[in-house]
Amino acid sequence: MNVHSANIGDLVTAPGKREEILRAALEVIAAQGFHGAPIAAIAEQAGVGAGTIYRYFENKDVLIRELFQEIRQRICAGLWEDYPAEAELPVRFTHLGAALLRHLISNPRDFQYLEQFHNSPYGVEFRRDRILGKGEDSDLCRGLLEEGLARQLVKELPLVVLFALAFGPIIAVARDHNLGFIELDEGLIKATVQACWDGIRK
Amino acid sequence: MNVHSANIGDLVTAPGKREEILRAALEVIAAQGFHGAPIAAIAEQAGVGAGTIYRYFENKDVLIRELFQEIRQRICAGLWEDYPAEAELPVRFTHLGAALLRHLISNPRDFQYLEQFHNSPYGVEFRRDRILGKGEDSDLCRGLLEEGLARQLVKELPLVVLFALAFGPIIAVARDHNLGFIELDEGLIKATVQACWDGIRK
DNA sequence: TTCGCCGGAATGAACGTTCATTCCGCAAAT
DNA sequence: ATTTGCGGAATGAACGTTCATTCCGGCGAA
Repeated sequence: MNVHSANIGDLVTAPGKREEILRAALEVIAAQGFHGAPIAAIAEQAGVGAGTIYRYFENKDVLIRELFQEIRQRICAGLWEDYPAEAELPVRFTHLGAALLRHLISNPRDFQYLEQFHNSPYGVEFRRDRILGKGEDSDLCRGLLEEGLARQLVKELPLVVLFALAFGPIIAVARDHNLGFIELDEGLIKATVQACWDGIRK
Repeated sequence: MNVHSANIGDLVTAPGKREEILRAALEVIAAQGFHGAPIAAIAEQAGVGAGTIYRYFENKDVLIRELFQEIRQRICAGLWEDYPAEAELPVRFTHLGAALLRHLISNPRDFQYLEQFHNSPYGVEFRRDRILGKGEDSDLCRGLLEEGLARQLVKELPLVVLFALAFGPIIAVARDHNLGFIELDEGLIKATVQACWDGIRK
């Protein structure tokens, strides 16, 4: 939808170069942070010339923002897998939390990128988003907590506080796992998410 | 203890210039982030020439790291105020959590600086620290959790996970407060910290 | 041959840092 | 009391580096 949408010339000469650049940017930024990811480094990782990147992205900001959106999509998509829509609320909550945590630790690059993005000038405008963004799928999380409030299953606290109690620890343990402080196995994941539920339930 | 210690001439011409520079750096970095805090901006905020900063700090890295340590000290000091060393463990835990949360929201610059520092090249070497650093006062927090483990008062989970459950939400709500998503009053602070305890207690 | 994408050298802006110079306040000299 | 000289802190223009972005010669496809 950008400079060049989908004309035949592109399809012939640039099959997946755009994706390759995004992949390279993710790799470099996750590993080195924004400070260590000049265009030249991303270009090299992608195996293209520096100038080529500007054929696919208007500028670096756009590249970085589009990468964010893509990761966001990826995570949100995963949350719906095997979602037990008909189960009891605590079951749905722990399923969601565990799915999120599992994704964060099995896709460390995604997680590291999100962390970088959040604390950077780029992320300022997205501050209002939760870990998954305010739109779309965070409705899934919010809906869950609102239902818990309405049905008096969770503590009577502002939604924002419930969010912090429910997902703050998940982000924190994901970070610890990423940094090698701990190896989260399925048992620890389940226990952690359960403890989060203990924190918010009435 | 630096270039010029405490001779009479200094006391006349440079009373608290070093502190003024630190204060200015905190202000600019907390407001604009590291990206928006070139030496020139810090110098202007401090009301000194750019070169002057290098009379007090070897380079920008040192300035930024010393500021971090100072903030760290400031927070740690506050945790011991009115600490009920003899009370029951849950009481001590909630006192500590509330004191931490109170400081983070009433010193937004400190908090914003810590967040900036943590996700930046400067913070990389401090990654192993908890919010308060690994040494000194984080022993207070760790000791509390270890005691809880030994006395079977908290869930049998790795210390790292307990840390995440206990302090993850506190950081998260502090951030929300900072961004204006919520106004934390004393009641909400107490309720939040209590919920954290509910998350880790057996 | 022609067309247009590709690469990477070129460009200019922004930054941290340095250094020659200025400025200030004290004290010795008168 | 006034003047003069001096030490060293303060200054900010200048430098070298790094980076995002641009530009153009070359080369492969048709």
